[in-house]
Amino acid sequence: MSMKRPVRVRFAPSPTGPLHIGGVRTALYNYLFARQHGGTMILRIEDTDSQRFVPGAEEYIMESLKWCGIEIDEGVGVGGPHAPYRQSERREIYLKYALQLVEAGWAYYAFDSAEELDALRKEAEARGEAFAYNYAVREKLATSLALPAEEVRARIDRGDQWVIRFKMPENQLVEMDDLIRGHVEVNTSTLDDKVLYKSADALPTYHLANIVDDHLMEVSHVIRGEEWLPSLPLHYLLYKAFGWEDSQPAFAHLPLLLKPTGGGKLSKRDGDKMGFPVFPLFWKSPATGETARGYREDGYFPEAFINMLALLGWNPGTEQEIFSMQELIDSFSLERVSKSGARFQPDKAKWFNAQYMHHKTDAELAALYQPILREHGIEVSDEVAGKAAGIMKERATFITDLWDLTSFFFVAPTQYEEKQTRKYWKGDNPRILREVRGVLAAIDDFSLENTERIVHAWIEEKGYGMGQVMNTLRLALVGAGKGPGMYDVTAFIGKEECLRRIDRILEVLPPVE
RNA sequence: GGCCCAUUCGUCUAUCGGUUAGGACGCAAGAUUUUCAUUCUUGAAAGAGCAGUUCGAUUCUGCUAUGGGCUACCA
Repeated sequence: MSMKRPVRVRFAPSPTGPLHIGGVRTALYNYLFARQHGGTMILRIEDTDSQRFVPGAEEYIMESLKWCGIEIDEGVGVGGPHAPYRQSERREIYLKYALQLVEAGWAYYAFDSAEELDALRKEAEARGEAFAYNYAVREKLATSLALPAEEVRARIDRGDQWVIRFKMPENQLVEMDDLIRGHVEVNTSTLDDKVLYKSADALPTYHLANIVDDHLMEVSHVIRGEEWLPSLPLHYLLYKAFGWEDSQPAFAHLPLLLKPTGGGKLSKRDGDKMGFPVFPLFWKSPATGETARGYREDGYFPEAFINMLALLGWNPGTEQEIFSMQELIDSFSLERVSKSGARFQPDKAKWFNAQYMHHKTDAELAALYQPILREHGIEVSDEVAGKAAGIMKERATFITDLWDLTSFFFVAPTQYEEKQTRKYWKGDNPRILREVRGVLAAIDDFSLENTERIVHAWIEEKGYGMGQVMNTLRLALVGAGKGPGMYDVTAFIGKEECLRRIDRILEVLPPVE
Protein backbone atom coordinates (compact mmCIF):
# COMPACT_ATOMS: atom_id res chain seq x y z
CA MET A 1 0.00 0.00 0.00
CA SER A 2 1.42 3.30 -1.02
CA MET A 3 1.88 6.00 1.59
CA LYS A 4 0.47 8.54 -0.80
CA ARG A 5 -2.84 6.80 -1.21
CA PRO A 6 -5.74 9.01 -0.18
CA VAL A 7 -7.55 7.74 2.89
CA ARG A 8 -10.95 6.39 2.04
CA VAL A 9 -12.86 4.43 4.66
CA ARG A 10 -16.33 3.03 4.70
CA PHE A 11 -18.98 2.18 7.22
CA ALA A 12 -20.95 -0.67 5.72
CA PRO A 13 -23.88 -1.73 7.87
CA SER A 14 -26.54 -4.22 7.00
CA PRO A 15 -30.10 -2.92 7.27
CA THR A 16 -31.32 -5.84 9.35
CA GLY A 17 -32.54 -3.80 12.29
CA PRO A 18 -31.54 -0.82 14.39
CA LEU A 19 -27.85 -0.01 14.49
CA HIS A 20 -26.51 -0.97 17.87
CA ILE A 21 -23.86 0.95 19.78
CA GLY A 22 -21.08 -1.38 18.71
CA GLY A 23 -21.92 -0.42 15.15
CA VAL A 24 -21.99 3.24 16.10
CA ARG A 25 -18.51 2.90 17.55
CA THR A 26 -17.25 1.25 14.38
CA ALA A 27 -18.71 4.13 12.38
CA LEU A 28 -17.15 6.61 14.79
CA TYR A 29 -13.66 5.14 14.54
CA ASN A 30 -13.92 5.13 10.76
CA TYR A 31 -15.03 8.73 10.85
CA LEU A 32 -12.29 9.87 13.23
CA PHE A 33 -9.69 8.14 11.12
CA ALA A 34 -11.01 9.68 7.91
CA ARG A 35 -11.18 13.18 9.34
CA GLN A 36 -7.75 13.01 10.91
CA HIS A 37 -6.21 12.08 7.59
CA GLY A 38 -8.26 14.44 5.49
CA GLY A 39 -9.88 11.41 3.95
CA THR A 40 -13.32 10.38 2.82
CA MET A 41 -16.01 8.69 4.88
CA ILE A 42 -18.24 6.43 2.82
CA LEU A 43 -21.58 4.96 3.82
CA ARG A 44 -22.38 1.76 1.97
CA ILE A 45 -25.49 -0.25 2.68
CA GLU A 46 -24.88 -3.99 2.49
CA ASP A 47 -28.33 -5.32 1.83
CA THR A 48 -27.41 -8.54 0.07
CA ASP A 49 -29.51 -10.62 2.41
CA SER A 50 -33.03 -10.20 1.14
CA GLN A 51 -34.32 -12.51 3.89
CA ARG A 52 -33.25 -10.33 6.77
CA PHE A 53 -33.95 -6.93 5.28
CA VAL A 54 -35.91 -4.71 7.66
CA PRO A 55 -37.76 -1.71 6.29
CA GLY A 56 -36.85 1.50 8.05
CA ALA A 57 -33.48 0.23 9.21
CA GLU A 58 -31.56 2.21 6.63
CA GLU A 59 -33.28 5.44 7.59
CA TYR A 60 -32.62 4.61 11.22
CA ILE A 61 -28.92 4.15 10.50
CA MET A 62 -28.65 7.48 8.74
CA GLU A 63 -30.57 9.34 11.40
CA SER A 64 -28.40 7.77 14.09
CA LEU A 65 -25.18 8.85 12.41
CA LYS A 66 -26.56 12.32 11.98
CA TRP A 67 -27.55 12.59 15.62
CA CYS A 68 -24.07 11.44 16.62
CA GLY A 69 -22.41 14.05 14.43
CA ILE A 70 -20.81 11.47 12.17
CA GLU A 71 -20.83 13.04 8.75
CA ILE A 72 -20.92 11.04 5.55
CA ASP A 73 -18.92 12.40 2.62
CA GLU A 74 -19.94 9.89 0.05
CA GLY A 75 -22.49 7.12 -0.18
CA VAL A 76 -26.15 6.38 0.42
CA GLY A 77 -28.01 9.60 1.02
CA VAL A 78 -25.32 11.86 -0.41
CA GLY A 79 -24.18 10.20 -3.63
CA GLY A 80 -20.68 10.23 -5.06
CA PRO A 81 -18.46 9.07 -7.92
CA HIS A 82 -19.03 5.37 -7.25
CA ALA A 83 -22.81 5.44 -6.95
CA PRO A 84 -24.94 3.55 -6.31
CA TYR A 85 -23.86 2.71 -2.77
CA ARG A 86 -26.61 0.25 -1.94
CA GLN A 87 -25.44 -3.23 -2.87
CA SER A 88 -28.90 -4.32 -3.95
CA GLU A 89 -28.65 -1.60 -6.61
CA ARG A 90 -25.26 -2.87 -7.73
CA ARG A 91 -26.31 -6.48 -8.25
CA GLU A 92 -25.36 -6.65 -11.92
CA ILE A 93 -21.78 -5.79 -11.07
CA TYR A 94 -21.01 -8.85 -8.99
CA LEU A 95 -21.77 -11.80 -11.26
CA LYS A 96 -19.10 -10.71 -13.70
CA TYR A 97 -16.48 -10.84 -10.99
CA ALA A 98 -17.68 -14.19 -9.71
CA LEU A 99 -17.43 -15.63 -13.20
CA GLN A 100 -13.99 -14.15 -13.61
CA LEU A 101 -12.90 -16.18 -10.62
CA VAL A 102 -14.46 -19.35 -12.05
CA GLU A 103 -12.61 -18.83 -15.29
CA ALA A 104 -9.33 -18.27 -13.51
CA GLY A 105 -9.80 -21.47 -11.52
CA TRP A 106 -10.29 -19.69 -8.18
CA ALA A 107 -13.94 -20.62 -7.92
CA TYR A 108 -16.44 -23.18 -9.13
CA TYR A 109 -20.13 -23.92 -9.51
CA ALA A 110 -21.83 -26.03 -6.88
CA PHE A 111 -25.31 -27.47 -7.36
CA ASP A 112 -26.04 -28.88 -3.92
CA SER A 113 -29.46 -28.13 -2.54
CA ALA A 114 -29.99 -26.83 0.95
CA GLU A 115 -31.42 -30.22 1.90
CA GLU A 116 -28.40 -32.08 0.59
CA LEU A 117 -26.06 -29.86 2.55
CA ASP A 118 -28.16 -30.30 5.63
CA ALA A 119 -27.95 -34.05 5.28
CA LEU A 120 -24.18 -33.89 4.89
CA ARG A 121 -23.91 -31.82 8.04
CA LYS A 122 -26.09 -34.20 10.01
CA GLU A 123 -24.09 -37.14 8.78
CA ALA A 124 -20.84 -35.55 9.87
CA GLU A 125 -22.34 -34.63 13.19
CA ALA A 126 -23.37 -38.23 13.76
CA ARG A 127 -19.75 -39.19 13.31
CA GLY A 128 -18.77 -36.51 15.79
CA GLU A 129 -17.24 -34.35 13.11
CA ALA A 130 -17.99 -30.98 11.61
CA PHE A 131 -18.83 -30.86 7.93
CA ALA A 132 -16.63 -28.56 5.93
CA TYR A 133 -17.17 -27.80 2.28
CA ASN A 134 -13.53 -27.88 1.21
CA TYR A 135 -10.78 -29.55 -0.79
CA ALA A 136 -11.71 -32.92 0.67
CA VAL A 137 -15.25 -32.99 -0.68
CA ARG A 138 -15.59 -30.54 -3.52
CA GLU A 139 -14.54 -33.00 -6.16
CA LYS A 140 -16.96 -35.62 -4.90
CA LEU A 141 -20.06 -33.43 -4.84
CA ALA A 142 -22.17 -31.93 -7.59
CA THR A 143 -19.71 -29.23 -8.60
CA SER A 144 -18.16 -28.02 -11.80
CA LEU A 145 -14.95 -29.57 -10.53
CA ALA A 146 -16.47 -33.04 -10.51
CA LEU A 147 -19.07 -32.90 -13.27
CA PRO A 148 -18.24 -32.92 -16.99
CA ALA A 149 -18.38 -29.48 -18.61
CA GLU A 150 -21.46 -30.35 -20.71
CA GLU A 151 -23.32 -31.47 -17.62
CA VAL A 152 -22.49 -28.23 -15.86
CA ARG A 153 -23.63 -26.24 -18.87
CA ALA A 154 -26.82 -28.24 -19.09
CA ARG A 155 -27.70 -27.77 -15.46
CA ILE A 156 -27.20 -24.04 -15.68
CA ASP A 157 -29.15 -23.74 -18.91
CA ARG A 158 -31.93 -25.83 -17.45
CA GLY A 159 -32.25 -23.30 -14.66
CA ASP A 160 -31.01 -25.49 -11.84
CA GLN A 161 -30.02 -23.47 -8.85
CA TRP A 162 -26.33 -23.07 -8.30
CA VAL A 163 -23.87 -21.11 -6.26
CA ILE A 164 -20.32 -20.10 -6.94
CA ARG A 165 -17.90 -21.19 -4.25
CA PHE A 166 -14.37 -20.03 -3.64
CA LYS A 167 -11.85 -22.80 -4.23
CA MET A 168 -9.88 -22.53 -1.03
CA PRO A 169 -6.34 -23.82 -1.65
CA GLU A 170 -5.12 -26.73 0.39
CA ASN A 171 -2.36 -26.36 2.96
CA GLN A 172 -1.13 -22.86 2.26
CA LEU A 173 -0.09 -20.38 4.89
CA VAL A 174 -1.84 -17.04 4.59
CA GLU A 175 0.07 -14.26 6.28
CA MET A 176 -1.89 -11.19 7.19
CA ASP A 177 -1.30 -7.88 8.87
CA ASP A 178 -3.78 -6.11 11.03
CA LEU A 179 -3.24 -2.54 12.18
CA ILE A 180 -4.48 -3.43 15.65
CA ARG A 181 -3.55 -7.07 16.06
CA GLY A 182 -0.31 -7.23 14.16
CA HIS A 183 0.77 -10.29 12.25
CA VAL A 184 -1.74 -13.13 11.96
CA GLU A 185 -1.32 -16.35 10.05
CA VAL A 186 -3.59 -19.22 9.24
CA ASN A 187 -3.41 -22.41 7.21
CA THR A 188 -5.93 -22.60 4.40
CA SER A 189 -6.68 -26.23 5.13
CA THR A 190 -8.66 -25.11 8.16
CA LEU A 191 -10.85 -22.92 5.97
CA ASP A 192 -13.79 -23.86 3.78
CA ASP A 193 -15.10 -23.02 0.33
CA LYS A 194 -17.31 -20.05 1.05
CA VAL A 195 -20.21 -19.24 -1.19
CA LEU A 196 -19.51 -16.08 -3.16
CA TYR A 197 -22.60 -15.81 -5.28
CA LYS A 198 -26.13 -17.17 -4.97
CA SER A 199 -28.15 -17.78 -8.08
CA ALA A 200 -31.43 -18.03 -6.17
CA ASP A 201 -31.64 -14.28 -5.62
CA ALA A 202 -28.89 -13.28 -8.05
CA LEU A 203 -26.93 -11.63 -5.28
CA PRO A 204 -23.38 -11.99 -4.01
CA THR A 205 -22.64 -12.92 -0.42
CA TYR A 206 -20.91 -10.50 1.91
CA HIS A 207 -17.44 -11.72 1.04
CA LEU A 208 -17.62 -11.10 -2.69
CA ALA A 209 -19.61 -7.90 -2.52
CA ASN A 210 -17.34 -6.53 0.13
CA ILE A 211 -14.09 -7.12 -1.74
CA VAL A 212 -15.45 -6.00 -5.08
CA ASP A 213 -16.96 -2.83 -3.67
CA ASP A 214 -13.98 -1.93 -1.52
CA HIS A 215 -11.83 -2.29 -4.60
CA LEU A 216 -14.14 -0.36 -6.90
CA MET A 217 -14.66 2.36 -4.33
CA GLU A 218 -10.92 2.62 -3.75
CA VAL A 219 -11.19 1.97 -0.05
CA SER A 220 -7.80 2.38 1.62
CA HIS A 221 -8.57 1.13 5.15
CA VAL A 222 -11.09 -1.41 6.29
CA ILE A 223 -11.97 -0.73 9.91
CA ARG A 224 -14.55 -3.21 11.15
CA GLY A 225 -15.52 -5.42 14.07
CA GLU A 226 -13.48 -8.34 15.29
CA GLU A 227 -16.17 -10.79 14.20
CA TRP A 228 -14.69 -10.42 10.73
CA LEU A 229 -11.21 -11.50 11.64
CA PRO A 230 -11.87 -15.18 10.84
CA SER A 231 -12.79 -14.31 7.27
CA LEU A 232 -9.75 -12.12 6.73
CA PRO A 233 -7.72 -14.94 5.09
CA LEU A 234 -10.54 -15.45 2.59
CA HIS A 235 -10.51 -11.75 1.85
CA TYR A 236 -6.74 -11.72 1.39
CA LEU A 237 -7.03 -14.63 -1.02
CA LEU A 238 -9.83 -12.90 -2.87
CA TYR A 239 -7.65 -9.85 -3.46
CA LYS A 240 -4.95 -12.17 -4.67
CA ALA A 241 -7.33 -14.08 -6.94
CA PHE A 242 -8.49 -10.85 -8.54
CA GLY A 243 -4.94 -9.61 -8.86
CA TRP A 244 -5.71 -6.57 -6.73
CA GLU A 245 -3.03 -7.10 -4.11
CA ASP A 246 -1.33 -3.82 -4.92
CA SER A 247 -4.38 -1.80 -4.01
CA GLN A 248 -5.56 -4.04 -1.21
CA PRO A 249 -6.74 -1.95 1.74
CA ALA A 250 -5.13 -2.11 5.15
CA PHE A 251 -7.22 -3.87 7.78
CA ALA A 252 -8.03 -3.02 11.37
CA HIS A 253 -10.27 -5.28 13.43
CA LEU A 254 -11.87 -3.60 16.40
CA PRO A 255 -12.43 -5.36 19.73
CA LEU A 256 -16.03 -6.20 20.52
CA LEU A 257 -18.33 -4.41 22.93
CA LEU A 258 -19.28 -6.90 25.64
CA LYS A 259 -22.18 -7.23 28.05
CA PRO A 260 -21.69 -5.33 31.36
CA THR A 261 -21.66 -8.66 33.14
CA GLY A 262 -19.19 -10.19 30.74
CA GLY A 263 -19.97 -13.25 28.74
CA GLY A 264 -20.65 -12.31 25.19
CA LYS A 265 -21.41 -9.58 22.77
CA LEU A 266 -23.66 -6.78 23.89
CA SER A 267 -27.18 -7.49 22.72
CA LYS A 268 -30.57 -5.88 22.74
CA ARG A 269 -31.74 -8.14 25.55
CA ASP A 270 -29.01 -6.87 27.88
CA GLY A 271 -30.33 -3.37 27.64
CA ASP A 272 -33.85 -4.48 28.46
CA LYS A 273 -32.64 -6.59 31.35
CA MET A 274 -30.26 -4.11 32.90
CA GLY A 275 -32.09 -0.93 32.09
CA PHE A 276 -29.87 0.92 29.67
CA PRO A 277 -30.22 1.58 25.95
CA VAL A 278 -28.28 -0.50 23.45
CA PHE A 279 -29.29 1.69 20.52
CA PRO A 280 -28.61 5.33 19.77
CA LEU A 281 -32.23 6.10 18.93
CA PHE A 282 -35.61 4.76 19.92
CA TRP A 283 -36.63 1.94 17.61
CA LYS A 284 -39.92 0.36 16.80
CA SER A 285 -39.91 -2.75 14.71
CA PRO A 286 -42.28 -2.34 11.78
CA ALA A 287 -42.86 -6.09 11.72
CA THR A 288 -43.44 -6.96 15.36
CA GLY A 289 -44.15 -3.56 16.87
CA GLU A 290 -41.46 -4.33 19.40
CA THR A 291 -39.70 -1.26 20.78
CA ALA A 292 -36.24 -0.52 22.12
CA ARG A 293 -35.12 2.56 23.94
CA GLY A 294 -32.47 4.88 22.62
CA TYR A 295 -29.82 7.14 24.07
CA ARG A 296 -31.39 10.17 22.45
CA GLU A 297 -34.79 9.56 23.96
CA ASP A 298 -33.30 8.60 27.31
CA GLY A 299 -31.88 12.11 27.54
CA TYR A 300 -28.26 11.62 26.61
CA PHE A 301 -26.38 14.38 24.84
CA PRO A 302 -24.91 13.14 21.56
CA GLU A 303 -21.52 14.60 22.53
CA ALA A 304 -21.53 12.66 25.79
CA PHE A 305 -22.66 9.48 24.07
CA ILE A 306 -19.90 9.77 21.47
CA ASN A 307 -17.29 10.66 24.09
CA MET A 308 -18.22 7.59 26.12
CA LEU A 309 -18.18 5.33 23.10
CA ALA A 310 -14.85 6.62 21.85
CA LEU A 311 -13.15 5.72 25.14
CA LEU A 312 -14.52 2.18 25.07
CA GLY A 313 -11.65 0.37 23.40
CA TRP A 314 -9.47 3.36 22.70
CA ASN A 315 -7.58 5.81 24.88
CA PRO A 316 -5.24 8.68 24.12
CA GLY A 317 -2.50 7.55 26.53
CA THR A 318 -3.05 10.67 28.59
CA GLU A 319 -5.42 11.22 31.47
CA GLN A 320 -7.83 13.32 29.46
CA GLU A 321 -11.32 11.88 29.44
CA ILE A 322 -13.52 14.63 28.11
CA PHE A 323 -13.17 15.05 24.36
CA SER A 324 -15.02 17.09 21.81
CA MET A 325 -15.42 15.51 18.39
CA GLN A 326 -12.61 17.69 17.11
CA GLU A 327 -10.34 16.63 19.95
CA LEU A 328 -11.15 13.01 19.20
CA ILE A 329 -10.28 13.58 15.56
CA ASP A 330 -6.98 15.13 16.53
CA SER A 331 -5.90 12.48 18.99
CA PHE A 332 -7.38 9.25 17.63
CA SER A 333 -5.10 6.52 16.39
CA LEU A 334 -5.69 2.90 15.46
CA GLU A 335 -2.44 1.94 17.18
CA ARG A 336 -3.96 2.90 20.50
CA VAL A 337 -7.10 0.83 20.05
CA SER A 338 -6.99 -2.01 22.54
CA LYS A 339 -7.00 -5.63 21.49
CA SER A 340 -9.42 -7.07 23.98
CA GLY A 341 -13.16 -6.67 24.18
CA ALA A 342 -14.55 -3.92 26.41
CA ARG A 343 -17.47 -4.43 28.72
CA PHE A 344 -20.04 -1.75 28.40
CA GLN A 345 -20.49 0.35 31.55
CA PRO A 346 -23.90 1.99 31.96
CA ASP A 347 -22.71 3.94 35.02
CA LYS A 348 -19.88 5.53 33.16
CA ALA A 349 -22.21 6.57 30.37
CA LYS A 350 -24.23 8.47 32.95
CA TRP A 351 -21.12 10.05 34.39
CA PHE A 352 -20.14 11.34 30.96
CA ASN A 353 -23.58 12.81 30.49
CA ALA A 354 -23.37 14.56 33.85
CA GLN A 355 -19.99 16.04 32.87
CA TYR A 356 -21.48 17.52 29.73
CA MET A 357 -24.48 18.75 31.68
CA HIS A 358 -22.21 20.63 34.09
CA HIS A 359 -20.44 22.37 31.24
CA LYS A 360 -23.54 23.59 29.42
CA THR A 361 -24.15 27.32 29.38
CA ASP A 362 -27.40 28.75 30.65
CA ALA A 363 -28.45 29.52 27.08
CA GLU A 364 -27.84 25.94 25.97
CA LEU A 365 -29.70 24.63 28.97
CA ALA A 366 -32.61 26.98 28.34
CA ALA A 367 -33.10 25.64 24.83
CA LEU A 368 -33.15 22.07 26.10
CA TYR A 369 -35.21 22.78 29.19
CA GLN A 370 -37.96 24.94 27.75
CA PRO A 371 -39.93 22.05 26.22
CA ILE A 372 -40.07 20.34 29.61
CA LEU A 373 -41.14 23.53 31.35
CA ARG A 374 -43.90 23.99 28.82
CA GLU A 375 -45.07 20.43 29.44
CA HIS A 376 -45.57 21.47 33.02
CA GLY A 377 -47.43 24.56 31.96
CA ILE A 378 -44.61 26.94 32.79
CA GLU A 379 -44.17 29.85 30.38
CA VAL A 380 -41.01 31.79 31.13
CA SER A 381 -38.31 33.56 29.16
CA ASP A 382 -35.22 31.66 28.01
CA GLU A 383 -33.25 33.72 30.44
CA VAL A 384 -35.30 32.62 33.41
CA ALA A 385 -35.35 28.99 32.28
CA GLY A 386 -31.60 29.02 31.74
CA LYS A 387 -30.95 30.62 35.07
CA ALA A 388 -32.96 28.04 36.97
CA ALA A 389 -31.25 25.22 35.09
CA GLY A 390 -27.85 26.82 35.58
CA ILE A 391 -28.26 27.03 39.34
CA MET A 392 -29.06 23.32 39.61
CA LYS A 393 -27.20 21.74 36.70
CA GLU A 394 -24.38 20.40 38.87
CA ARG A 395 -26.80 18.01 40.48
CA ALA A 396 -28.36 16.77 37.26
CA THR A 397 -27.36 13.95 34.98
CA PHE A 398 -30.08 14.42 32.41
CA ILE A 399 -32.09 17.41 31.25
CA THR A 400 -35.15 15.58 32.50
CA ASP A 401 -33.72 15.67 36.04
CA LEU A 402 -34.09 19.44 36.03
CA TRP A 403 -37.79 19.59 36.71
CA ASP A 404 -37.51 17.77 40.03
CA LEU A 405 -34.53 19.95 40.83
CA THR A 406 -36.03 23.32 39.93
CA SER A 407 -39.82 23.08 40.06
CA PHE A 408 -39.98 25.14 43.27
CA PHE A 409 -38.55 28.10 41.39
CA PHE A 410 -41.72 28.18 39.33
CA VAL A 411 -44.40 26.63 41.52
CA ALA A 412 -45.07 27.44 45.17
CA PRO A 413 -45.15 24.40 47.43
CA THR A 414 -48.59 23.08 48.18
CA GLN A 415 -47.36 20.30 50.41
CA TYR A 416 -44.63 20.22 52.98
CA GLU A 417 -42.28 17.30 53.24
CA GLU A 418 -42.95 15.39 56.41
CA LYS A 419 -39.41 14.96 57.62
CA GLN A 420 -38.48 18.60 57.21
CA THR A 421 -41.75 19.66 58.80
CA ARG A 422 -41.24 17.48 61.83
CA LYS A 423 -37.75 18.81 62.26
CA TYR A 424 -38.30 22.52 61.77
CA TRP A 425 -41.96 23.42 62.11
CA LYS A 426 -41.91 23.34 65.85
CA GLY A 427 -41.13 25.40 68.93
CA ASP A 428 -40.27 29.01 68.22
CA ASN A 429 -39.67 28.45 64.53
CA PRO A 430 -43.08 29.52 63.20
CA ARG A 431 -42.82 32.67 65.28
CA ILE A 432 -39.29 33.34 64.09
CA LEU A 433 -40.41 32.83 60.51
CA ARG A 434 -42.97 35.56 61.06
CA GLU A 435 -40.11 37.79 62.12
CA VAL A 436 -38.10 36.77 59.07
CA ARG A 437 -41.05 37.83 56.98
CA GLY A 438 -40.82 41.27 58.52
CA VAL A 439 -37.11 41.49 57.81
CA LEU A 440 -37.57 40.41 54.18
CA ALA A 441 -40.47 42.79 53.70
CA ALA A 442 -38.23 45.69 54.66
CA ILE A 443 -35.55 44.87 52.10
CA ASP A 444 -35.60 46.96 48.94
CA ASP A 445 -32.66 45.52 47.07
CA PHE A 446 -33.64 41.84 46.93
CA SER A 447 -30.44 40.72 45.24
CA LEU A 448 -28.81 37.54 46.46
CA GLU A 449 -25.91 39.33 48.13
CA ASN A 450 -27.89 42.06 49.79
CA THR A 451 -30.58 39.77 51.15
CA GLU A 452 -27.96 37.43 52.51
CA ARG A 453 -26.07 40.25 54.18
CA ILE A 454 -29.14 41.72 55.87
CA VAL A 455 -30.73 38.45 56.96
CA HIS A 456 -27.49 37.04 58.31
CA ALA A 457 -26.79 40.21 60.28
CA TRP A 458 -30.28 40.06 61.73
CA ILE A 459 -29.97 36.40 62.71
CA GLU A 460 -26.71 37.15 64.44
CA GLU A 461 -28.12 40.14 66.23
CA LYS A 462 -31.06 38.12 67.50
CA GLY A 463 -28.82 35.23 68.44
CA TYR A 464 -30.95 32.71 66.56
CA GLY A 465 -29.53 29.45 65.24
CA MET A 466 -28.60 29.74 61.60
CA GLY A 467 -29.76 26.23 60.78
CA GLN A 468 -33.08 26.69 62.53
CA VAL A 469 -33.93 29.90 60.71
CA MET A 470 -32.70 28.92 57.28
CA ASN A 471 -34.29 25.52 57.28
CA THR A 472 -37.59 26.86 58.43
CA LEU A 473 -37.43 29.40 55.64
CA ARG A 474 -36.51 26.54 53.27
CA LEU A 475 -39.59 24.64 54.38
CA ALA A 476 -41.72 27.66 53.60
CA LEU A 477 -40.20 28.49 50.22
CA VAL A 478 -39.34 25.03 48.87
CA GLY A 479 -41.56 22.75 50.91
CA ALA A 480 -38.75 20.29 51.36
CA GLY A 481 -35.28 19.83 52.76
CA LYS A 482 -33.54 20.18 49.45
CA GLY A 483 -32.57 22.83 46.96
CA PRO A 484 -29.80 25.31 46.38
CA GLY A 485 -28.64 28.00 48.76
CA MET A 486 -31.61 29.84 50.27
CA TYR A 487 -30.68 33.18 48.75
CA ASP A 488 -30.60 31.62 45.30
CA VAL A 489 -34.25 30.88 45.93
CA THR A 490 -35.18 34.26 47.37
CA ALA A 491 -33.44 36.18 44.62
CA PHE A 492 -34.96 33.99 41.94
CA ILE A 493 -38.59 34.08 43.04
CA GLY A 494 -38.45 37.66 44.27
CA LYS A 495 -39.74 39.47 47.29
CA GLU A 496 -43.46 39.27 46.70
CA GLU A 497 -43.45 35.56 46.06
CA CYS A 498 -41.27 35.00 49.13
CA LEU A 499 -43.73 36.77 51.32
CA ARG A 500 -46.65 34.96 49.74
CA ARG A 501 -45.07 31.58 50.42
CA ILE A 502 -44.32 32.52 54.01
CA ASP A 503 -47.84 33.75 54.56
CA ARG A 504 -49.21 30.55 53.17
CA ILE A 505 -47.28 28.21 55.41
CA LEU A 506 -48.11 30.28 58.45
CA GLU A 507 -51.73 30.04 57.53
CA VAL A 508 -51.92 26.44 56.40
CA LEU A 509 -49.48 24.39 58.43
CA PRO A 510 -50.22 23.68 62.08
CA PRO A 511 -47.06 23.60 64.21
CA VAL A 512 -45.71 20.23 65.24
CA GLU A 513 -45.73 19.58 68.97
C1' G B 1 -15.28 -30.32 18.20
C1' G B 2 -12.01 -27.17 14.74
C1' C B 3 -9.76 -22.36 13.63
C1' C B 4 -8.61 -17.43 15.23
C1' C B 5 -8.21 -13.48 18.89
C1' A B 6 -7.56 -11.90 23.77
C1' U B 7 -6.05 -11.90 29.39
C1' U B 8 -3.26 -5.42 34.66
C1' C B 9 -7.84 -3.14 40.61
C1' G B 10 -15.25 -5.16 40.45
C1' U B 11 -15.34 -2.21 35.45
C1' C B 12 -12.79 1.05 31.46
C1' U B 13 -7.66 1.51 31.11
C1' A B 14 -1.90 3.65 31.49
C1' U B 15 2.92 1.15 31.38
C1' C B 16 6.27 0.37 24.58
C1' G B 17 12.50 -4.84 30.30
C1' G B 18 14.26 -1.50 35.70
C1' U B 19 7.75 2.49 38.41
C1' U B 20 6.00 2.96 45.75
C1' A B 21 2.17 -0.55 38.86
C1' G B 22 -0.75 5.58 37.40
C1' G B 23 -5.77 7.60 36.15
C1' A B 24 -11.20 7.22 35.69
C1' C B 25 -16.17 4.94 37.01
C1' G B 26 -18.28 2.62 41.07
C1' C B 27 -17.64 1.75 46.44
C1' A B 28 -16.13 3.42 51.63
C1' A B 29 -14.54 7.19 55.09
C1' G B 30 -13.60 12.22 56.27
C1' A B 31 -13.97 17.54 55.27
C1' U B 32 -17.09 21.46 53.53
C1' U B 33 -22.37 23.11 53.71
C1' U B 34 -28.30 26.62 56.62
C1' U B 35 -30.86 21.52 53.91
C1' C B 36 -30.36 18.11 49.87
C1' A B 37 -26.78 17.78 46.60
C1' U B 38 -22.27 19.41 44.59
C1' U B 39 -17.21 19.79 45.51
C1' C B 40 -12.60 18.43 47.83
C1' U B 41 -9.38 14.94 50.45
C1' U B 42 -8.27 10.11 51.74
C1' G B 43 -8.86 4.81 51.48
C1' A B 44 -9.69 -0.32 49.92
C1' A B 45 -8.79 -2.59 45.16
C1' A B 46 -4.79 -5.57 39.86
C1' G B 47 -0.32 -8.05 36.57
C1' A B 48 -4.64 -15.83 35.55
C1' G B 49 -1.03 -20.06 36.51
C1' C B 50 3.60 -22.58 35.34
C1' A B 51 8.07 -22.75 32.83
C1' G B 52 11.83 -20.25 29.87
C1' U B 53 14.94 -15.89 27.89
C1' U B 54 17.47 -11.95 30.77
C1' C B 55 21.61 -8.94 35.57
C1' G B 56 16.33 -7.86 35.86
C1' A B 57 10.08 -9.38 33.68
C1' U B 58 3.31 -6.89 34.02
C1' U B 59 6.14 -6.03 29.51
C1' C B 60 9.52 -11.11 25.22
C1' U B 61 8.68 -16.82 24.17
C1' G B 62 6.14 -21.49 25.14
C1' C B 63 2.51 -24.38 27.63
C1' U B 64 -1.92 -24.52 30.61
C1' A B 65 -6.31 -22.16 32.23
C1' U B 66 -10.07 -18.73 31.40
C1' G B 67 -12.91 -15.37 28.31
C1' G B 68 -14.53 -14.10 23.47
C1' G B 69 -15.29 -14.49 18.13
C1' C B 70 -16.03 -17.46 13.81
C1' U B 71 -17.35 -22.19 12.02
C1' A B 72 -24.80 -20.46 6.85
C1' C B 73 -26.74 -20.06 -0.31
C1' C B 74 -26.39 -13.90 7.43
C1' A B 75 -23.79 -9.87 7.58
